Amino acid sequence: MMNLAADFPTKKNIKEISQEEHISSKYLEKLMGILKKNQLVRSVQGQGGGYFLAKKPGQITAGEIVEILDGPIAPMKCSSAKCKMAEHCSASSVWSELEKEMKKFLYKQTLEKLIKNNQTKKYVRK
Amino acid sequence: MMNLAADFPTKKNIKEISQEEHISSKYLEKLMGILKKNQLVRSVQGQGGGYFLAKKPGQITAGEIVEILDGPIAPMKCSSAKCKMAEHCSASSVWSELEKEMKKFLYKQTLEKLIKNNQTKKYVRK
DNA sequence: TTAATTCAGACTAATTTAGTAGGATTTAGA
DNA sequence: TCTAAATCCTACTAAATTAGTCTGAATTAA
Repeated sequence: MMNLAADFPTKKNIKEISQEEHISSKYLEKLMGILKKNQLVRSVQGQGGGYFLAKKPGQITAGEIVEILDGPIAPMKCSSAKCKMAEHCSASSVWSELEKEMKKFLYKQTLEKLIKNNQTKKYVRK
Repeated sequence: MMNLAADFPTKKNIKEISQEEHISSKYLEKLMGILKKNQLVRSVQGQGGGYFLAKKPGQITAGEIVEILDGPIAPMKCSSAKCKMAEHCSASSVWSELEKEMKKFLYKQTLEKLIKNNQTKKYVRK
């Protein structure tokens, strides 16, 4: 029988990630489950198993991750949902404009870029 | 005795504003109290009293109002506060950059601009 | 068969938020 | 001086959200 777990060398298991990221492993399990359901990561079950990215880091953005884990990117609940007050709400245009800005920014931030930034950070500090 | 209430012709009382803005007068009272404490509005007490802006509409920004009524402008709690995780958190730079963008945008939106936009909105619709 | 792992979903506890309640204080005008 | 109309003050409540736990089932390599 083939060894599924050995086929994806970049995979990491919950234990490893939870230690690196200082998150409780139980909570991380939950989050990874959500990411998997939304096809941002894939996984191998069983002994030697773990998780790995489902796409290249350059093709995964902060925007996607946020919307999957936190729900809609929006400064206010009313900014994206069609708010029934919008007609006589003087603020609604501010919120919807701000929402656009936030999305624009977050969908520009790829994991690849983030990794690079973080490497620079470490380099500068040392 | 002079009539304080008559000195500020642009003032409006809670009842009027709450009807225009479709907010309960009790809740609005609370909000106006906060705005007053933070010197965005001033008020005249007693019969015939009400609220009025403490500065010109061009000098009041959405950013100020939001920070006064909602607290710090931030996409995450950790973005402005010095998060102890920041050192090994790969996301922290994303949040702090996004926070900057949000502030930049909101502090550009003056009430004067908002009023103009809203007039245009009405004009276009009719 | 066993140990290491993901998977699933119900549950909990803390915090935040929107909004209310009740009454005290201030002031214009009759 | 009295009354009504207004702001002011502050404690309370209820609902929603969020971060995180608990328990145990299913899967797989060795």
